[in-house]
Amino acid sequence: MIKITFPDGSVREYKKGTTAMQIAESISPRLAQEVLAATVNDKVTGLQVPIEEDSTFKLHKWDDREAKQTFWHTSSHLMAEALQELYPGIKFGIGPSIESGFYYDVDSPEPITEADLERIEKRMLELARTDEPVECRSVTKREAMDTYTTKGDQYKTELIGDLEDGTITFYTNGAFTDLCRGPHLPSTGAIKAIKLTSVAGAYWRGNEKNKMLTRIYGITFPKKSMLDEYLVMLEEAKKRDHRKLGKELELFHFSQRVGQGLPLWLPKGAALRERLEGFLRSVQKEHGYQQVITPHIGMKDLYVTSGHYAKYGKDSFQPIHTPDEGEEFLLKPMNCPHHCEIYRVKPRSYRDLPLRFAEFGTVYRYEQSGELHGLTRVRGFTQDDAHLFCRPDQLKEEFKKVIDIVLYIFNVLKFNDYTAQVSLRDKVDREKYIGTDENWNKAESAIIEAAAEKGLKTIVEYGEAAFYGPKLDFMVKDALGRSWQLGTIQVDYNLPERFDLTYKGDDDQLHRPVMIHRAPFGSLERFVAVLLEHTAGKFPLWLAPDQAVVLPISEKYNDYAEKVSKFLNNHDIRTQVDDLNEKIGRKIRDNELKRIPFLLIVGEKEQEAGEIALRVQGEGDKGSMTMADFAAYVNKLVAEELDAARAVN
RNA sequence: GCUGUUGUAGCUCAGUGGUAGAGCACUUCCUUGGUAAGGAAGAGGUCGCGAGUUCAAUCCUCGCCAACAGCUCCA
Repeated sequence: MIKITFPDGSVREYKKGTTAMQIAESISPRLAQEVLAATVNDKVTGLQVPIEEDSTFKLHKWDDREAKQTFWHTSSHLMAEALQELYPGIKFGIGPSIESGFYYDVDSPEPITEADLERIEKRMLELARTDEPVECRSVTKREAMDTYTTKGDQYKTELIGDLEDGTITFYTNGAFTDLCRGPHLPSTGAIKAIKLTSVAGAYWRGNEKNKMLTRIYGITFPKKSMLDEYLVMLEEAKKRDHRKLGKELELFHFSQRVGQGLPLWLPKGAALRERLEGFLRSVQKEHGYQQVITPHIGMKDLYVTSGHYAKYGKDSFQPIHTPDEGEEFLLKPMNCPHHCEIYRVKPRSYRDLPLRFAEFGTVYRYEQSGELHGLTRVRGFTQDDAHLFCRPDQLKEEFKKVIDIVLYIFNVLKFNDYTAQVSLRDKVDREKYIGTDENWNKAESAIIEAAAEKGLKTIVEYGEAAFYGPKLDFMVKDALGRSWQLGTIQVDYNLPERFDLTYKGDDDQLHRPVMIHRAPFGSLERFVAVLLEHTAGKFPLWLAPDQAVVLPISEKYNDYAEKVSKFLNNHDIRTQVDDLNEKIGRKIRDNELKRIPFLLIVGEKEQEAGEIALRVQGEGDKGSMTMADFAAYVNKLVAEELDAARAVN
């Protein structure tokens, strides 16, 4: 007998070899119908797998991540079964579940396009209706290898080559058997709604030197209605796409004539961006930063010294030559080398440190054309950059202060769902990095400790460090769930050495400062993009390019509207007049769609009383008040928005 | 950069082997209207760019450019 411990602490006994499904049924046959996966001793498992030892045990229904992952993983096998039937000779790479759905990478003898997805879906549904059991079988490495070598399947044999004998399992649904760790649903019948979403290329094993396989993405649900809901949700998310909103709200534009990935900021976008810059500038001033300004180009040698040229030279805009070809300059791809030169302007004392040089520095990087994406990935962008030069004993404190700034800014802008990622070296591929192990270890532990002392919940990613040092990155998701790095804080022992930066210590000796690179927004471009998607264009009041618009009932009141607008602008409220020759209903509609926070309607009544009739975006009519009262009200709201965030921090 | 899809008016899109259409936006006129689209008229396009096939190409073929999805990359 084996003892099974449930989450509520209760313990029951079962025969050895009892499956998770049987346990679910023993608790309640009705419950068992909804259960999709189980966690046994902290490992997610299929319901059909026998349990051989005492275990802690938890069942998962649809809402659990574990259940969805199992469901989608089985769905990918179901798709493979259909593909195997429809495309004889097809070979399979890997087919995992992902955050929303699943994919399978295949090498098909004939091309598979979006047009084929419907018939694959159809076949999947037919197969699912037969409710085939999914069976698990342990095999030896030899047996596994033989199965695929006879088929001439280079992909699966390569995968098996990396596995340990004794840990290998095959899963079978219908005519399809796959090398797979599981877990899976007990049978395919639970899959009731299927949508194959897209086809794309993907390199085998994620290496661009390998063959490109066809990746088919899909998502499935236990109910048709859930699929419909999902598709509606996707449509809604697309409406929040910053590229769409940027166009609708006239914030930015890309011109083919200017060039790929080179955004033009339109007046409203520029206004928004300037407010963000002004806000950060004032926060940084409070924290002892000094603004500096550096040019957009620098001698190639500058980047050879920094090490950036060796690493990224070939992926940069190519050098600009002087007319006599005597000298080469690069468009500035980062600001750090310039700031290092500012440090070198004069001898520094330990008393001067930390020094904090900040700049809204525009940089240019020749990103791969396929990588460009709205404002989130561009070829010319402005970093809210700063470089801090400190003594080694100041490093941790300085780092923690930067974390404070980042968190404060995220708070003000209500980015609560960020992930803090500690980006460390790749443990294996040391070639990618410069500098000594000793310095790397110091830098990495400084970040880990500072984050821990700040109580930040972090995830650790290896191989995500910059080539000169580890990072603490703040990742935020866009409307469609794609993750973007916004804020970043990096520790660097390398550039100070490469630029031979020194300070005189209290021992009268020269010492090496440590450098912190940091950018709370990351770049203004990407930050505005993510902000747009988070707010759906309804910016916080203090940030909105236009805060209020005055709508005269008819042209007779245009003069009064101008007067109101002037009054409010004099009271720091960004106000326009909509004097279009249209009915009031029309003007309300236009300006609601522009996401203007306050609509101020003025007609005969208001003109006589010196008032405005207030309408709040998305909330409708709020009645009348005097101009002065409205101005006071708005100014109070703006102040509260900023104070509230400060208080939370 | 790679694989695939797309490219028609400022925007959103329809359409055809015989050189183009809608709605919105724009201009003018009428209207002066009280809380999410008032009416009429007008103007606007080398159908992404370049070649090829054809009597004839916006439509078919090829190349390039750009956008989109994914992969790879991201100082």
